[in-house]
Amino acid sequence: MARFYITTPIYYVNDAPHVGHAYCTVNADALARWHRQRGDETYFLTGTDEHGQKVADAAAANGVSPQEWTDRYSARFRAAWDDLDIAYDDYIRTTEDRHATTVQKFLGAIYDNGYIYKGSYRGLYCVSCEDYYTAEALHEGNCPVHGRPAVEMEEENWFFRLSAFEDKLLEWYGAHPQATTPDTKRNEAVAFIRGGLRDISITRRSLTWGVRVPWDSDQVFYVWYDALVNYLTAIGYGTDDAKLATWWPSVHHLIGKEIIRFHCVWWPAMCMAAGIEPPQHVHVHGWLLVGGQKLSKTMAGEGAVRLTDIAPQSLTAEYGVDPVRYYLLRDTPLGTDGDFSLEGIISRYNTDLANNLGNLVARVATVVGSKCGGVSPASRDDSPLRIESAAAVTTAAAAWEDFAPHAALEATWRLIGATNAYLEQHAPWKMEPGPEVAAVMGDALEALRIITLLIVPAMPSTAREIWRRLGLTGDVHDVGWEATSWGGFPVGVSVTKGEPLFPRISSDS
RNA sequence: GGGGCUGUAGCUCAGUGGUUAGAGCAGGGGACUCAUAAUCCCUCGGUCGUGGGUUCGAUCCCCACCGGCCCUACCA
Repeated sequence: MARFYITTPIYYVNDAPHVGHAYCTVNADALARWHRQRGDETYFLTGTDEHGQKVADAAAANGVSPQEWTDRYSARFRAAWDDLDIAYDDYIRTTEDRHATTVQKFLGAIYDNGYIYKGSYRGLYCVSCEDYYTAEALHEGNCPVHGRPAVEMEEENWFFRLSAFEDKLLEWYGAHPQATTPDTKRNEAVAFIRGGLRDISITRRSLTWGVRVPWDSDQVFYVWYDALVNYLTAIGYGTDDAKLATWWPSVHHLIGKEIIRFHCVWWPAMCMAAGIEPPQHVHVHGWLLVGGQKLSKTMAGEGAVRLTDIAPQSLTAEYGVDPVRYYLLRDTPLGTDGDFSLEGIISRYNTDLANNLGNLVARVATVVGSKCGGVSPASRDDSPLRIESAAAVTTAAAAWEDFAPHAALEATWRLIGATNAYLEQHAPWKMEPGPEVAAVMGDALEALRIITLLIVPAMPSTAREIWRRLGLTGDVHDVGWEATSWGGFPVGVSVTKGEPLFPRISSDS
């Protein structure tokens, strides 16, 4: 049996969950759902990143302990994912004991292997940010955030010998060209490595809210180095060798383009240093951008609306969970930047969901009701829709395999379009009840059954509802991908119509 | 400053060194009336960012420029 281990980044608790987080998480969820449907043993991990200075500061400012603070804020991410029907297998919090255990063992192994040394970090430090900046990041010597002069500070830290991995990383990318996709993103990572790697400071002395360095009790690991290790914590590194062997290194990290550096340079190097294989695959997606000021009039507040101001739960409340999932999956290919807009959601909703899919379900149910006694007739083995279905199934499977949910859905909607056209061509509503009507509607029902299976990863609730209306038994989520082959619709089951699945949104609202 | 990406129809995007550059949406016309005024068919629409170069021939390769974006060492 094939295995599929997929991760999202762990989100920093100080952020509110926003559409960007949702984009990544929904895509990971849909990919995981497809692999489960295909019968792969699947493990989908997401979680929250809860250490670091910013968290400690925010907690202090609010008069609570950092733990209380992170309890409260990580719960917001869980609530957002529950709302979006995200079926993760594990939710990791970096403040959990299991994580400290793995971080200490993993970084301990790197230390034992001689890739960590004590050095002093000298840099330009902004007292207000409590953070270091490079000279280039400063504006004429001043902190870009506070505008105050940065001062030169020196701190004794532990360093990771990243510079030792330049050649090894290049060699590895040469041997594993698909380790980072799409190609343009891999080129970016490789170009960065070619430009030369500096050792990096991986611990902090001035901070206590973090994972303690096992060989130096005065320091904690810097938040990024602890964060990346979460992918190993969840699969038992240092605690469960069998589980680790099951899932590593055949992992798929889904990340945004701004953290390529960490996932495609540091992370593989850290794995090499610890003596394990680097992650097999990192897939990099682009950003959702809010183009123009289109949103500002409908979103509360003045001025330009930032993507990070848009709460996923306000979108699902307005448009429904599955439509939001569909929009995120369908509108922007995983790898390029996309435009996010309410107009875009409404357009997808009305065109693809209400007019095409929802209306197809409604008209088929009505005609089966009026011309077939509300009971399913048999489909034909030589139906033209059989060819269309096979094409959609093949294309969708390849697309999901290739981290291209938008293409899988596009293929599915071609089948929906073909089914609508097929009905139009035969006009069964004009015919007298009989074998001819039965054949046409049997074909339409069978196409609809396959369509329902095809939308399972993207729209779990909608798939359940259509399945139920079609009179099919069991949970559609328990039906495997092999059932997408033509001819599986049972004869003689009752088809019911029901309310419109996606009532149109009027354009003036 | 350095590195990377991007600019194709009103909008969102595909695409290939070679006959008339594609899709969806939007626009226009027609058909139909089973269906959520949905659907189906036809159609309008692009000097493929600008200027050079390579080539028998470039939207596609090379160079420069212009515009947009990302990274430059803790933002999906």
